[in-house]
Amino acid sequence: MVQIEPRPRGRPRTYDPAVALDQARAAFWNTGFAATSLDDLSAATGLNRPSLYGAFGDKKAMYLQALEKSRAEINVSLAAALAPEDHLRTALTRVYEATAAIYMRGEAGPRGCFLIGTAVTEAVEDSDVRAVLAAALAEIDSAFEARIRRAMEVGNLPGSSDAAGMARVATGVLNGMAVRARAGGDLATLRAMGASVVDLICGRAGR
Amino acid sequence: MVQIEPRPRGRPRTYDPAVALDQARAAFWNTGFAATSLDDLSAATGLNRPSLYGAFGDKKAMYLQALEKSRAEINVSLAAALAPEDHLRTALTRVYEATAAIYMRGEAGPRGCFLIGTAVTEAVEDSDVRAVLAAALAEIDSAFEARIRRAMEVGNLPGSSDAAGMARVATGVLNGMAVRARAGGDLATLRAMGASVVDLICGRAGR
DNA sequence: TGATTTACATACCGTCCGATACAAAATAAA
DNA sequence: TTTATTTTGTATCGGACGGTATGTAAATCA
Repeated sequence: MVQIEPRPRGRPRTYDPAVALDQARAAFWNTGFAATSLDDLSAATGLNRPSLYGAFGDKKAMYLQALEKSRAEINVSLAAALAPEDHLRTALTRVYEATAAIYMRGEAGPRGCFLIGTAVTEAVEDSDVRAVLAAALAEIDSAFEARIRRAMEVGNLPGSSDAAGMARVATGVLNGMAVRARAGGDLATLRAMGASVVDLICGRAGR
Repeated sequence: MVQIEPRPRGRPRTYDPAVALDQARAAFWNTGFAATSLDDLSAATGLNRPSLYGAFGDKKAMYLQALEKSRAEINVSLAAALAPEDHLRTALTRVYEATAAIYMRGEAGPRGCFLIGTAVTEAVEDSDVRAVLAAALAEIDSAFEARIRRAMEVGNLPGSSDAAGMARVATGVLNGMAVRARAGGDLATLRAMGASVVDLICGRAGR
């Protein structure tokens, strides 16, 4: 069901706003919100400033849209990785393996998570950014928690009861991996971190 | 053994450089490196710009000195919290309780860890910042690892062997707490995160 | 007291910042 | 065609930025 869009009235755009937002996010991702200038964004997107303003509003609005996009993407990929009805250990391992790979990619060195890498700095004094960050963390927590709870109900996690606590630890290790990626850590370290927390949550034997 | 300092030659300083560095760090802590202007630093320290340059060099040098100071403080307080020969559970709990309290203080809302909250953003494109951040993480890892290994040798952690992995998880949860503090999380959540990872590392029963 | 040394205070430098005014260009509707 | 509408490119706005030159104040040394 592809919507047949009647061509709008005036001069047509020469670019795809979704692509431009991705390119702008890539620029923010490297240098953060404050240190990324409109010239940088213009160069990254190939758009001149008036076009940027027309498409996204001001710099802050552009950044918030990039944050929201990342938040949505995280939710989708996390849900996909946790959905299958296999062992909790398998599901969690899938999450950490995929995340480690994502955090380590980037043309000029690994860049970790966009939210952790750039929004954390702004969050203290900018309540909009703080709200997106808090929402993202809460969503990741609850995705983990629901999956852990499911494993408990199946009897897959004997002797454990604190699903919410384990979920927050799982999220915290994800955050720690994001930090390490930007600090120059290598893929092996990130993967090992994930494997370790999976062992701690699921037990070292294959529960 | 207080050193009797012969008063130096010219006009004496009217400020304490160590205090000024703390005040500058407080400014960076809220808004990050890029968004903190020299006017902000001047206001925070009460020094005018030429004095700032005389004392610390340029803005980047000032920021690096603030980072190094935090790194040193973290090492000292972590070593102190882990040193006592009590149970690993007790030692780790002490670390997380103290850290949660530190992360939540701050006049205009909680600010988390100075390194995580500000250096992570700069680390991708600034190798000096990245080096300090990587060094700090490595030091925290090894402090945790040494303490966990000690507990293993005493037979205090049966069934576990991956001290390095547990240490990185312990550090990761610390990072996650720093993230949450800036995201607006409350003290109870931070403390719960610490308690959960302590349970996972030491076992839920009091080992 | 005078010379020397160091720190403070004012004022300013050129540059880059985020944001916008304006007109040319490109399309649909009339 | 003409008119209306939207996008694009250029050029620029006032202001904030990091950094510094210059002159003055306060101390020690001779």
